[in-house]
Amino acid sequence: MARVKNVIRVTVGDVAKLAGVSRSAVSRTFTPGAPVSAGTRERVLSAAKELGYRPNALARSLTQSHTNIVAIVMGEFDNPFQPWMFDALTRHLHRGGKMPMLVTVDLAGDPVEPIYRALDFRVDVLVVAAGSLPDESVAACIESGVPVIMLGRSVETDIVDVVLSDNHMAGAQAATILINSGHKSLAYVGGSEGRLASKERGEGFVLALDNMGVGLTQKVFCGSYSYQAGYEAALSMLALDKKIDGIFCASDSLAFGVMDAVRDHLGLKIPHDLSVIGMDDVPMSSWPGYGLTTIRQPVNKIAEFVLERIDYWSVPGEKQPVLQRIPTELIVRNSVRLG
Amino acid sequence: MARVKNVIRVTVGDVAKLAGVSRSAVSRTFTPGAPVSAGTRERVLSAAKELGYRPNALARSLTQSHTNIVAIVMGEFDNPFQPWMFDALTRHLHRGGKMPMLVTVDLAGDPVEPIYRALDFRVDVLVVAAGSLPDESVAACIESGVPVIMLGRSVETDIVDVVLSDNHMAGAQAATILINSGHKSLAYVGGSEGRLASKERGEGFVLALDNMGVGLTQKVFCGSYSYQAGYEAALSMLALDKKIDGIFCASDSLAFGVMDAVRDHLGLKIPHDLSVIGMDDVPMSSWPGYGLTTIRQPVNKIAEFVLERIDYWSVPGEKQPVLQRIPTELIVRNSVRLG
DNA sequence: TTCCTTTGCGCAAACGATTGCACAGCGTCA
DNA sequence: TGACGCTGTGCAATCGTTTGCGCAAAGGAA
Repeated sequence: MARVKNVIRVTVGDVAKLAGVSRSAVSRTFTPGAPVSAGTRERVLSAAKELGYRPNALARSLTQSHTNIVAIVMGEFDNPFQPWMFDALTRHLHRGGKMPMLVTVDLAGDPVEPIYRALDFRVDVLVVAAGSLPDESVAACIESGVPVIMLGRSVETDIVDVVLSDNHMAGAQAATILINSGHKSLAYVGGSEGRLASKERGEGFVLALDNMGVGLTQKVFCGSYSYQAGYEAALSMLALDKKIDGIFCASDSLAFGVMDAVRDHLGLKIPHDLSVIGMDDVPMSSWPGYGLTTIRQPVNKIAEFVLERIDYWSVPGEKQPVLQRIPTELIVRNSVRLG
Repeated sequence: MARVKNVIRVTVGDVAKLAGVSRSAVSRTFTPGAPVSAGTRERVLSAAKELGYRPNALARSLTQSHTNIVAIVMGEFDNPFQPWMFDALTRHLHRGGKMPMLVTVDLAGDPVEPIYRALDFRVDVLVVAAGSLPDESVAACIESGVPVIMLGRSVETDIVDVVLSDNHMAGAQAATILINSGHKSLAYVGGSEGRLASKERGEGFVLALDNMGVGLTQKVFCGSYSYQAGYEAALSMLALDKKIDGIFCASDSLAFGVMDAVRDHLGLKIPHDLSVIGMDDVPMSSWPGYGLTTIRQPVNKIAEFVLERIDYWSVPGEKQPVLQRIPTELIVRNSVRLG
């Protein structure tokens, strides 16, 4: 059965005619705070309801200085943390009355074109999951002239907001629990050496160990946060040095890789022979198969803060970017031998 | 240092002035197929480049009958398959010149309001991840008057496109490999009984078994596709009947739950004592810790087809919705005992 | 009654594009 | 030379809103 959808779009004009008022009056009833008498407001509202009228957001955006569209710029979903963060973000945006428009940068494709295409829609803000993005894409965002909120990567300029987890704190939390539970020989598995998050987590870890008078036995950066990378890192580290009894990983997926390598390939018991700590607290960490003790990145707090900053940038005036660190939280499960 | 971003928006008018032509000429140079002489085109392009002009997509959408915005309507990310599918979808949309606008329906919040908010932007199409959505949300989409492409759930009306994996085929593929490799007592772990996908996968499985003269030992619907559900289902099934030697699960996450329950809690070996087959082929399936043999839902094929349908609906005329099944593919790993 | 202040409403001009229509220029053909 | 067709171009209307401004009506104060 062929069937054609045929929606006649109802406009301010239609509502105005039915309510017997001017288009301005209609517009004003839908603008909070605008002066309308109770009488007209009521007639307008009932006319609008009868016709099923809703203001055209495109037309509205044309006259106003904002669109309520927020672009989310991301790279590949190569880490389970990303969809997790992403989900929290979109939910908060909705709550704040914003519409998220998604820009996925394809590593194989043009790193800037999709960003320009989003800017064509006059998005209010660019929220940039900077960690997973090529430098060119990040640069394009910064130069766009639109407020930028950067997630998880610090950046050389001082004109954009940066929000990231308190990575030093995270490293310290991992060090503390490992030392307090009597571990002797510790290692760190980072992601990409060039990336701030991996670097800071390692620094925080080492610094805290130092303060407790312990040295770091081994450190490895594997270039990505992937499971595979963790798997391989664990094998090569333990081949080099068998007495390592605690490993802090810069992401949960690295940690999963480490755990599987150590259990399946080397036949060690976790946490009896070796303790593993991850970072992120993705849902999978709580699966009994892993039961990963980890440092949680508080995605909801981060998303909340992003929303605050969006509101901040949305009012005109002299503006001041911030760099905000969100405290992390130790989540204790079963991958660390206690006491 | 306070710093204000101050972007003067450049418009057709500015470009026209600089190039010494009318606004129409500028517009036409940016409209493929419109009549412009080589000379003016060149002058316009160079003026545009000098000013950094790009057409305002909002203004353009106002006059045209389409916006190039595609809404993606989703529920919770409660299944790792969803971000996976979602990622493929957005990439294909970008390739097709569409911008994805994300609508996440919060189970705790209003099931329709976010959808209306997206419609306010006059999105061209609603792509609906129907499986994870409340019925009211789905209904609102269907009644919106905008073309709808429904993913993974069939629906009572015949005015929307439906695209789903060939679930019967998937069930048959699972049955075939299990029987051919000599399994005797088989069980099926479904998600939500009311949901088409779970139902069909089970039917396909049972039907294929029937054809091979084998009966189904047990069947369970756990109400969701989650890891937890799989974990519990496995325990209760095996408590009831210890000789089950093959389980087909309606999703990979169910399968992970089953595997962990069976290995960690019951101490069985996979695939030696019990074979497990999943469905989806999420990236995690290939992790050595699981090595799950599974039925792949071809997300790229699905996304490709969605894009085709979007293009189909975008040209005006008498339209015919379709129901399309995408063939699935058996991915052999190590969770099924062969031969 | 007169004057002044509110309050609410409508007119018309934006916002930044696209596009139907008319027309100028120019070459071609009879 | 005149008629005809083709190309390109510009004018002006249009898309669906918002909003500054002027003004009428109403109400209060003197």
